[in-house]
Amino acid sequence: MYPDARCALNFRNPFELLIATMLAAQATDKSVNRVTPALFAKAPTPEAMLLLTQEELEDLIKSIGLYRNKGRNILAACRILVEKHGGQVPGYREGLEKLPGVGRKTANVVLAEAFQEPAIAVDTHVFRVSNRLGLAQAKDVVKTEQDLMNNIPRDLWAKAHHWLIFHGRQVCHARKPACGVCRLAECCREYTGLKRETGEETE
DNA sequence: AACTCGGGGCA
DNA sequence: TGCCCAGAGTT
Repeated sequence: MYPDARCALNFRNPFELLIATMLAAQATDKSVNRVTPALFAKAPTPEAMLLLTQEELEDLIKSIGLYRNKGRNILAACRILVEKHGGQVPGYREGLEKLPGVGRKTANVVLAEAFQEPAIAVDTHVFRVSNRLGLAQAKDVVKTEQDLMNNIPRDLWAKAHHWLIFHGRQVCHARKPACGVCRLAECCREYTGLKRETGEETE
């Protein structure tokens, strides 16, 4: 297990988790954590967020990239939270996925971490690594979610999820996986397959 | 399935 | 420089 195998985003409640996860799309957790303290100080609730103009919001988050989409989506999402959910973050999939800027992955993060619902969020790392290892069967993310939930004991979901992400980032890279230092190489479907093809030469 | 949004981190 | 970042929405 990697030393900091826990959620790398900083948050204190479901609302902060939702916003931080929305901001994290195609951005590093580090850059998100850099902007959230100031953001949540000004806008700790959906109601407070709506007091910001889109320009003010964009200014607070622009260092993470994709800030125009994210700013617009966050304000629209907060409007829905206030008007349809009493200012609370809904704890069910349909409510979450109807929020603009919230897709399958972000909804799963909130469901699992804020509401202890059975969900594993499959991002690019989890998808790639679990399919390479053979924990899932490379169809689509929903299939991968189900494979993971079937192949991993529930009390290990969170740890396994974080492990898959960190492993993907640090070892099992998309282009050049560091199979030489991977402790799972010998039982990795991709690695052993490659080894067969190249005639036992892989390092 | 492919494309767009997009500035910053890091080698 | 070039590649990548705990994706989502549209065409």
